[in-house]
Amino acid sequence: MTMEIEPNLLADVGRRLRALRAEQDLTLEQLARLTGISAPALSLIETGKRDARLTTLAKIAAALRVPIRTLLEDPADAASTLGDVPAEGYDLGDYL
Amino acid sequence: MTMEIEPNLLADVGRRLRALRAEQDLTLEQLARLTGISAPALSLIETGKRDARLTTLAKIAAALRVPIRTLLEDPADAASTLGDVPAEGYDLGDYL
DNA sequence: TGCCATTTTACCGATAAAGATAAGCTGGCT
DNA sequence: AGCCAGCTTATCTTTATCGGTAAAATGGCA
Repeated sequence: MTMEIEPNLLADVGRRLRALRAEQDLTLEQLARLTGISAPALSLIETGKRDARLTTLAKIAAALRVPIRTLLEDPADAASTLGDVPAEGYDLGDYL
Repeated sequence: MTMEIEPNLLADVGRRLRALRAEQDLTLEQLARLTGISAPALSLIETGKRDARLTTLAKIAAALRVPIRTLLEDPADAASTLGDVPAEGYDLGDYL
């Protein structure tokens, strides 16, 4: 099996991003001003259509006041996980 | 102080990346073959000179068999940032 | 000292991100 | 129905990533 970067990663990040923005009742325009990233660019990222750079994600995370990790993680732990990160035994086979 | 986001974000990610690669005794060439990312590109990322895209980081993390978030934050840092500290700047109050 | 693996740096071309702007949707109002 | 805030999509330009290749450091070892 070769590698096709899973098409879910960008969509997943976008979904979390949109959820976080909704939690804080921010519009794309407001987030655009906070981050310096244009609203269309934010829209593309949130809809999983753009492969953003690391510093771009960092700007967004900073504006939303969450650690960058929050955008990449999955379920509920985004805000409630203490220090789980088992550090081992990960089978992220489907993350690539 | 403008809104510069963590100027050493890229350097930090690169440092962790290099440490992880060293742990597995991989050369840049070997990691390049595993990821499909050229060795020069990997070198730039590891030395903090390149702002990699999310899927690029995902490929590297997958090849090293670690979750992407390990590249982004130290475990200690991750444990401390759970409720989010405002920390600095970024007052969105003005825009709301 | 030289040799060799590894890494860094520099150039090139193709692809894509990101800002700006504008145009098209979508849904919720009165 | 119209209006409008919010989001999406499109186009354009500038800039950067990324792979490839090749050339310079860098480091180790005999």
